[in-house]
Amino acid sequence: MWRPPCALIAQGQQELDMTRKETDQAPEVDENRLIAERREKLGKLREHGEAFPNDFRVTVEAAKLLDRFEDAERWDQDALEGLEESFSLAGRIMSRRIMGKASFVHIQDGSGARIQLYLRRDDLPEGVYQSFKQWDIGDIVGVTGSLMRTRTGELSVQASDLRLLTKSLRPLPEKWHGLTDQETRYRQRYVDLIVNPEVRETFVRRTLIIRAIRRYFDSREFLEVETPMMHHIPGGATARPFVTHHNALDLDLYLRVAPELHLKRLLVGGLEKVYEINRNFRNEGVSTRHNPEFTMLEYYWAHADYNDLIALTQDLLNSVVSELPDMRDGKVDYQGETIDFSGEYARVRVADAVVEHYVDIEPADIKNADKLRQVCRANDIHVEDGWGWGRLLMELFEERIEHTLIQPTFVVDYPIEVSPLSRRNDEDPDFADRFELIVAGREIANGFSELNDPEDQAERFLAQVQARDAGDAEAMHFDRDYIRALEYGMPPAAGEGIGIDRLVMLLTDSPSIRDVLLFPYLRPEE
RNA sequence: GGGCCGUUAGCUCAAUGGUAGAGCAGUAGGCUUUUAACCUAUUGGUUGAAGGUUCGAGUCCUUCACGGCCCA
Repeated sequence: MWRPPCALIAQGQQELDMTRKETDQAPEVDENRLIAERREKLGKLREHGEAFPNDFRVTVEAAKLLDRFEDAERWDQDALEGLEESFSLAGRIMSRRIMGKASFVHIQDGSGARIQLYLRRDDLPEGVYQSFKQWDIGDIVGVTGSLMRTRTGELSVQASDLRLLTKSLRPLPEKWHGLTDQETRYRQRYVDLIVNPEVRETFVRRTLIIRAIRRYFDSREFLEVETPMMHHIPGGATARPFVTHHNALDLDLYLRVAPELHLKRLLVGGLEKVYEINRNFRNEGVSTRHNPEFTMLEYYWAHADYNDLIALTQDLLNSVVSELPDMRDGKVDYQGETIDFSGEYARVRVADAVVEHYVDIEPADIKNADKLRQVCRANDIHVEDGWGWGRLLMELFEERIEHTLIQPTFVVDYPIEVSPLSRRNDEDPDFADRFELIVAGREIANGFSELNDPEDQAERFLAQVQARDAGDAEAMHFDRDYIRALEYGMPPAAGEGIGIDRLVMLLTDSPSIRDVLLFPYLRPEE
């Protein structure tokens, strides 16, 4: 039998400790009385050669059993006794009620459901019941037995055999109040998942949403692709990038802020319908709506324009929402508001919204930077000297209007100044054929007809570089290879990004982005 | 970055500036249909960290760390 090389482990630990930085100080002795007791029990298990077995096999999950035998009248005690079928399940002990020579425990298994076990000393092999009484809440056990119904009608497994599969050394949170400390829930998500069933539901739902989105694009013959996460030149969004370093090449690299420019290179290459669902990284603040890494869907569609995207987006959301369980006619509750994802979404031009909201602004003032700056100041909206009318117009919109748009609304026709990658509007070249979808006051999607004029694109990059030189750390770099690609000819196209985390927040009624990320970013504990 | 709030036993929470406590979990014993099981006994603390005020600090003050909420 294998025994842990304790001496070697101790030695290794010592070496590890010596390599630690001064800030690490002494290795933390995170060993309280409760853990020490359990560790001692584990030591005894090792002596008997049954510490971490992996030969127990499950025949059914708790959720399936509870579902199949839900009907308590049809499957009464007599019917269950007559079944003569044996089941093997494995799960974590969540609670125990020990009564001398018989016990009830609830286990929770991989299906997330809890099922009760009825353990009688005389039903179990010699000695097993005595061993069981030494086990702890949190231990993972394997059970084999038949089904029964208790006096109160609860479906239970009457055990004929029981094994300890994994010893748990750390006590679980209290059975009644559970784990409520937000910090611990985020840091130790594994514990959160064990004891808070709604967390599991949220993340299952997240997966269902993403799966539905993939199915939508796959069925319309979009090709799912993967493009680089590490860029020589960050681009595709106005955001500060993270910098990393390639040792062998002695080269600084940027984690991508967006996949946009690579996906459009694929349009040049003839992959005319592509999408990517993947991580972006932006070096900005952390808040209930921002995590340094987050998931975006971006898709690009040749021979389509932004109106086609608007139609697709609406259809996509109609479709995804209707496929989710517990959906009532495409309506979802988000933080007390009912949001209707069904039907046609409202549509409003940025300029119209601003004229309507600010009494001092007339349609003729839209391109009047002095006038807009004056209104910004009058409304306590922060402005900077270099901003033109386009940027000022967007500030006026975002500061006072965006958060009032609760129902899904397509905001359209953005100024070129804030849209360095978008195609110009044919009627008014100062505006871009661009939209954002706002829901619950937040940007969920951003899409536009793509700029495929390489000379115009080069000029826009130059304007971004000038903004960088003037101190705008979020402005874009000049990407020569992207211009070269456009010079080969990119088919007319449109493309869109949808923030998956924000969408999942809406569809799971989660107030914080941290609630829809399994492991949200937190500062180190020490 | 700013403001407010929080950090006490494994978990959930108490504690006028005056001996740090409860419930659950744990430990020992009893109990063969319990389900927040029950009964008896019982263990468990560097009060986030470091300073300061005070005869005396979980409590008041300062700084720091981490988190939550709001704001930019």
